[in-house]
Amino acid sequence: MSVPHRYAQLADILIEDIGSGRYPVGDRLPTEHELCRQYELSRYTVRAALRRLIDLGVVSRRQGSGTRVVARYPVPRYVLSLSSLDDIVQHAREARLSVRKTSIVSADAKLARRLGCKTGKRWLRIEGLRSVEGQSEPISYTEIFVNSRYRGVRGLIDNASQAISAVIQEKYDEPIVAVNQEITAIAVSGRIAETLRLAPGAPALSIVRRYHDEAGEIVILSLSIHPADRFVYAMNITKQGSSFAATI
Amino acid sequence: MSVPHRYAQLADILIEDIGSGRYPVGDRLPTEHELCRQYELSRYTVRAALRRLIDLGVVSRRQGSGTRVVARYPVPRYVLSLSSLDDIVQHAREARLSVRKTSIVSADAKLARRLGCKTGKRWLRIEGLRSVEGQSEPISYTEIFVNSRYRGVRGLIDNASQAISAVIQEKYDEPIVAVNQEITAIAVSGRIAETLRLAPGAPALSIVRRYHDEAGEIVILSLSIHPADRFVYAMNITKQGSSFAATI
DNA sequence: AAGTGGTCTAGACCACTAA
DNA sequence: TAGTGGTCTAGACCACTTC
Repeated sequence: MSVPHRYAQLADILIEDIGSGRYPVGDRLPTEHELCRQYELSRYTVRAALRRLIDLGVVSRRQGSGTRVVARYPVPRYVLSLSSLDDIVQHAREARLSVRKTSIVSADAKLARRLGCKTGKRWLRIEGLRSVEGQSEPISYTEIFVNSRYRGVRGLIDNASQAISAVIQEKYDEPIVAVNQEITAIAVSGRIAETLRLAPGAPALSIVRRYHDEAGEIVILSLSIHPADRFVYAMNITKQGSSFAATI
Repeated sequence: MSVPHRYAQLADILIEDIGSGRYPVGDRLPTEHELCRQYELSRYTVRAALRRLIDLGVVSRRQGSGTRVVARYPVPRYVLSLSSLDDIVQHAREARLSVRKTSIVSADAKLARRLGCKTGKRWLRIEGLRSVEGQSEPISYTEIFVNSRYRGVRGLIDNASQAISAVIQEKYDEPIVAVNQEITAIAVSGRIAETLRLAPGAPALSIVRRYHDEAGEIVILSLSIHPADRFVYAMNITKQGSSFAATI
């Protein structure tokens, strides 16, 4: 048996107390000073215990204000970790976007709703096909709308091997802090079916991604349509602190 | 201007040194003692700096062994954080699985390949439909294969409001450490189309999830087929350390 | 056995928050 | 202005790795 560390013991006690309702969500935990006194521990040890509670997402702390209980149970955390935006757009590393058309568009009512902006707002619109080398059929039809604030990338994307998001991240000092992604199945028809050389009504994966900056504004919106048999969206999610991540 | 903290300054210096190649990936960083001496800092401050490098994924440390450089650049981390397995199976909280059939099956060649096991291995197979209250059509046809080691859940799942993964997590002391998920578009036909009351060839989202234990064995495999217009798979990914997570 | 990082103490000063 | 958490020092002992 390994020796239980004091900070780990204190953390366990506090987690137990929070779970039992002694410290309800929204209430404050005792101050560091008070915990030092109660459990006869140094401040260092108390802080180490509280750091564990923070890591578990059970409390939040603010200088001058105290330690607040924010969750009753330290839920096991499952994490999909991505090292770059390219990992979200999984294929970006191997697949190349061949641009078919670039234009400045003004948002009509329908587009404005999709992009979360006012009608009339101007966007850089890019339309193209994504392909991987050695495969004759494209893996997706893609439409990308870039916030006109970042229209400076226009000259950089033709024949760029990088994803547009990566170009923007580089040129504008990493503005993207969040990505929202919606995946649905659709039946493809009309012009897009023709472009992808699909029979009308063929099943496809539709992926809409919204890249947000810190203000919550959309930096990029991309819409990809992947024919059913040409694309699989795969992801691995591992439990926080598990060593499984490397092996899966 | 806020005062830069010493540990943050040291962390920046070390990140810079690693990026410049002074400490190549695979090499060791100077010891805590050495860094204390070089920069005239207390060990506490040096350790705070090194903790930052760990959080950034640039170094890893081992007691008795030292601090190893594991990455040249602190890549921006994007994280999809999930508080429970239920968040992976997004609908599990609102949707209920109505079990149509439960049986013990022996894996034939095709099933064995999908499950990553030997042919002949026995699994608990559950077939059902997922529905949400107040909606007449089911949102998915679902097949679930449970490793026979966990067959004890069989009696617990009929009419259970909990997801099967949650039941196993509870009964068997949280064996699941990783989940692999594959999303594709398919055209539905045959028996499944009938069951979902879909026209043959209708587009649908197919989601295959494999829940693994620490040994890498599959605990549960689930296959869900969601008719196109009844289901959207949505996820939010935020940059590590961003405050955006709460607002999106 | 020597050296590493992990834990822990007892102090100190400071920045921030709330009364 | 009192009290909170954040940073920092100078020590100490211990568990672990490497030789």
